[in-house]
Amino acid sequence: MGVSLRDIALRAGVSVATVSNVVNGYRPVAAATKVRVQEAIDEMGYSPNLSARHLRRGRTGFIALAIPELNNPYFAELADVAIAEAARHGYTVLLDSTNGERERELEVVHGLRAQIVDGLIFSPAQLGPSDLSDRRDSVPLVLVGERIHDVAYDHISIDNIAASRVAVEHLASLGRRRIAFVGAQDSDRQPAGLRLQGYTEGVHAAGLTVDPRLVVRTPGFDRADGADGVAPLLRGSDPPDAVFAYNDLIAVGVMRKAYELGLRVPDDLAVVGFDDINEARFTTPSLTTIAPDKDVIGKLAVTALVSRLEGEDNVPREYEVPFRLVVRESTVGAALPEEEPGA
Amino acid sequence: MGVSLRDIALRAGVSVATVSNVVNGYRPVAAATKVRVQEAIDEMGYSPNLSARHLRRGRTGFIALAIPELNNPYFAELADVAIAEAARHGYTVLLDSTNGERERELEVVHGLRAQIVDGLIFSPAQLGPSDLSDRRDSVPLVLVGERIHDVAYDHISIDNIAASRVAVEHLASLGRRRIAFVGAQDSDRQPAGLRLQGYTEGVHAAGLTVDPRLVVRTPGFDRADGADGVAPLLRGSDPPDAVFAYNDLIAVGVMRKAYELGLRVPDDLAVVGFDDINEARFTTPSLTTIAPDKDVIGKLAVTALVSRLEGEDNVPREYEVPFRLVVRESTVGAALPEEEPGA
DNA sequence: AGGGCTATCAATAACGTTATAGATGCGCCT
DNA sequence: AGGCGCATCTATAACGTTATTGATAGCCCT
Repeated sequence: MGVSLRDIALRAGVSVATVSNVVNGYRPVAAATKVRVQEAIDEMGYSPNLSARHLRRGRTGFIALAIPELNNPYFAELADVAIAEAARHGYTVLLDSTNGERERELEVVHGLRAQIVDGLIFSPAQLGPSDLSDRRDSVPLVLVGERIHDVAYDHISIDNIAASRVAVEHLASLGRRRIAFVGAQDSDRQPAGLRLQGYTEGVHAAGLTVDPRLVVRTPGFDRADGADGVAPLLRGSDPPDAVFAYNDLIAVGVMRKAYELGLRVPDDLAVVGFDDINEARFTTPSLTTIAPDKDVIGKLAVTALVSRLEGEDNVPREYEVPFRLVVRESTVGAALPEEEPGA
Repeated sequence: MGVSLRDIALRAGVSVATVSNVVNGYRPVAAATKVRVQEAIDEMGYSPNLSARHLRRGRTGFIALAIPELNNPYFAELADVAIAEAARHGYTVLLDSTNGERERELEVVHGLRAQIVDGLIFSPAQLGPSDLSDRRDSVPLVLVGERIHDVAYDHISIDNIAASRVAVEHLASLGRRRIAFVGAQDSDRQPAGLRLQGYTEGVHAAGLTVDPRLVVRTPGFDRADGADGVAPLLRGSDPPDAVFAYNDLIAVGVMRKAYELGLRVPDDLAVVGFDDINEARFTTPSLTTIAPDKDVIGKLAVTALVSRLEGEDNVPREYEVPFRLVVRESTVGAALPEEEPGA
């Protein structure tokens, strides 16, 4: 193996304890010996064996970040923020993709990585409160992107219902009357259920009624799901004049399908997404969407977990992160200031 | 802490060594005791302490994957493949974002994670052969997405020059005469330099000459860089009739800027990208692009590293992964079969 | 001058695992 | 009967680190 504390100690003529103290600064070391040890370290190219350190310290400095999939830009962008923030706190992130599968999510929550991480940040796609209640507390858990009530964990969330309502009201305020929702799920699991509920509330608030034929369930949340899901609606008689999509990827698929069918966005079909992924600014037309503050979400998730790991406080907290409606061309057409403040 | 081997040993009335053998199957254990030990494990909920295991074994089962940034869908998609493939081999991936900064890349290559990973997969954006030659070999290294000659490491690459040439020849074959390249870099570092070279060769092969004003350098490789970079060209006199972009993100930015300026793609401006990110299939118009086989690249990178870690063979290998030109609407307009085989 | 305090360092016991060497019992062969 | 091999298991020494305890020397104070 490589150079160990013991090698440095021999070289510098001190004990391993002293070398350790020089490395960690845990206890004071005389300036002269500190220099001598440091020289030995530099000459021999020592760096501490992390496995040994982790074993001895009882903590690893790893935290797991479990997300549905990296292929979804929203989660990739979120992971990017979280990884950077974790590094600022001296932690290293282990990514786990659940593929949005219930089975994999259960594994993650019940300690798939329990023996190697100090804590877990989890963005659920399928799991509800009941799945979390029987968790034997292996490592501290922070929930993200999701409002799960009555569960004794920290969670970072936005108000999915309110945000969805704002999106639909925006469409209604533009005179749209047949507003579809694309991206519902078979189960009313979170958060798809919440956005559907917000959609319903928004439709009612606009004095309209929900036409069940305008609520489209999709197998997944990708662009192809949006395109395939909306196609029958657009081809059918009595098509919608607006779509609120579960997320931006589905919205992109919807716009793509509209384009293929010769429909103009927003003239024939207005589209609103959810997430404000980078891509949304550059689609043609650019995409009106709900923008959760990803930067805040990612940082908050990490800091909440870190303070849970390092603090003494033990009471679970809820953090509600604000969102904005970012109005772009897919609802109001071109020639408008790029962004305007929302709710 | 949690339950240890010792706890299980006491409960089952055997030695820790026997429990270890039951867990690892390293040495045979009598069926009866094996059952007894397994019961104790199940009852007490034991799982091995990985830090201790890593320390004792001298390997961690971690591999680092260093990429420029997760925000770039190409790398997110590649990481997704690599993570899954690594898991299949019993390895866990640690992601490191270099932001394409030379300094960070040097850190990665010279052992930032050396004390915790068994091996390293590195996708360079700035580093060249000379930066790698003075590497004191801490952990095995596999290079990805890049053809660096005369360096004693495995590398997985596609022929960037040939691919770029194919892209340009495709544009030329459609009658385009003023073909721009967007996404050149100040330094002729890899791989931007290679694609620029392929562009040059392609232009010459078509019997045209390279107009330096049509070669646009950009500060980065994102959508905004493409939009900002191409804007002066499109607004100027004697604009290009085609763009070959360094990557798909830049191509998307170019198409966006064309849209803003009222230019039609492909009629006024044909666009070819590079990477074939998922997004490219759903832009309006959809994006013609060079498609490296990401699936093969990601899997090959992992298997190459794993066989280097576990095999005895020690001779560095080159793997050249094929690419295809995927022709879509951004060069030939609508109503064409979605994909056709390329080079 | 002696006792106590501070500053500095050393010795060493863990942390939980795996690998090596050795112990035990049993059957079988000569 | 005695010894040998096999199957099974135990005892224990590492792996490299950190935290605890203890030792030593120098200094100040009464």
